[in-house]
Amino acid sequence: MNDINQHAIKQRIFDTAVMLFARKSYGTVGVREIATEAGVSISMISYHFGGKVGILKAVISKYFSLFEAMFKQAVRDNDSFEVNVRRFFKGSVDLIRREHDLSMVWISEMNNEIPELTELKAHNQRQVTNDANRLLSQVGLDFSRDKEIISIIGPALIQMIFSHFMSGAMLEYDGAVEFNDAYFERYAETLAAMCLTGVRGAFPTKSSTN
Amino acid sequence: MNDINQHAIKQRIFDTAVMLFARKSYGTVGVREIATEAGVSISMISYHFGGKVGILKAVISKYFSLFEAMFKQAVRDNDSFEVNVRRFFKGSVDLIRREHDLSMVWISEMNNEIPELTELKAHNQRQVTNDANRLLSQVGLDFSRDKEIISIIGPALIQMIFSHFMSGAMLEYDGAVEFNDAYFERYAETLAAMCLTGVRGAFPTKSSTN
DNA sequence: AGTATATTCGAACGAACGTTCGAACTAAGA
DNA sequence: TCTTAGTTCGAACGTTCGTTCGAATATACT
Repeated sequence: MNDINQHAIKQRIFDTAVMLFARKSYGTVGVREIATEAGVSISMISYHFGGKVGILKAVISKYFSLFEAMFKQAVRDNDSFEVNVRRFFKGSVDLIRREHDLSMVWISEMNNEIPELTELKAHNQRQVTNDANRLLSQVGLDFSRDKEIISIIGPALIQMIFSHFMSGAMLEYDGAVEFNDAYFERYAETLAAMCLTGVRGAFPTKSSTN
Repeated sequence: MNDINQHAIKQRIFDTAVMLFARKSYGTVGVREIATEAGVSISMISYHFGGKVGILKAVISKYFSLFEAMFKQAVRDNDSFEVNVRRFFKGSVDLIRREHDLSMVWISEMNNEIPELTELKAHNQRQVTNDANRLLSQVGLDFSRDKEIISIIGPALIQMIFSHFMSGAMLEYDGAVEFNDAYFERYAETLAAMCLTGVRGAFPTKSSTN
């Protein structure tokens, strides 16, 4: 039972912290709030994570590894660019939905200056750049030659995917649209279409819908 | 001289806070750090802004009014969708460059739960939604009928524009690309093209460049 | 000159911060 | 059974947090 418990405590701290960080940001959440919410003692945070910032390190690392796994699964050299783009958008959206708080913390804290995290983030970012390069090479873009255009398109893709989740508050104030599985199917497809053929390709024209 | 000074102090607090918030996030910056950096007493923050959160309110309000002004100037009913989209991207990029720290704080803190800011943010977000609606109505989208698709495309446009500035750390680790006026010209144009015709339209094909 | 109003500062407030430490407790091995 | 290593807790550490307050200064009006 101790094995279960010791993992349970560390996990409970992690989960609670991720939830609070996502909602209120890393800087405005204190260790007492995390510990109380998780139902453990404050000292457990330093014990299991070496300190508050250790939780954030774990968050960044975990999201990054999940993203890498998703990307490897979604983008395959044998498939066409169109297929890969659609699968990448779909896989990314699924990942964000599945690990919503984790994803939010990652995207939110990625650009904050926290000394203890700079090396970790630099490594992750280089890897993501390589991923983007692999995908974009399918449309004839080469990283060494077209570094500029890739450095524009790559981040744009990432931010597009996160757009719904970054603007959550804006979209939820009226309940006219329900955010269910079907919505996110369309969400991923719409963004992929917008990426592939532009905004006009992202929705059926009025006359062709009948 | 008192008029100049009293405005100077309030302005200096504002500018310094915006810089620090942009770099390290609102939650991790303390009033003492702001006051010291601005060369004024800590009590001046409560005096001029009613408290630390008052600075953030001022930031949100100011960025919002600048965005509104830019949008009204960029998107004109008499011009085509293509022209408006290009001018919107260009205007947005210019605004972010001109008020970089302000923009970063806005986009970063927009989704954090800070009770004192909820009303203000809700109001701003509704307005931005209306703006997006005005632009997208030019391609036959109607807010009341196509609420779902607009709620997808609108935020996606915003996030695309911010993408470079949100991924700053990722892009700056090698100095191969210089971020000067010419770069941001291409940046705005590339994103606009990607929005209008898809990622393939965002760069000249290899054969047609000669 | 004298009074009122508005700024600014430094000191101090109580509260909250992240971390550390000793004691209590558990489980496993000698 | 005794020892050892690993967990957990609550108390306390010293620091920093955002705010308040009285005194000092400057400005404007009488």
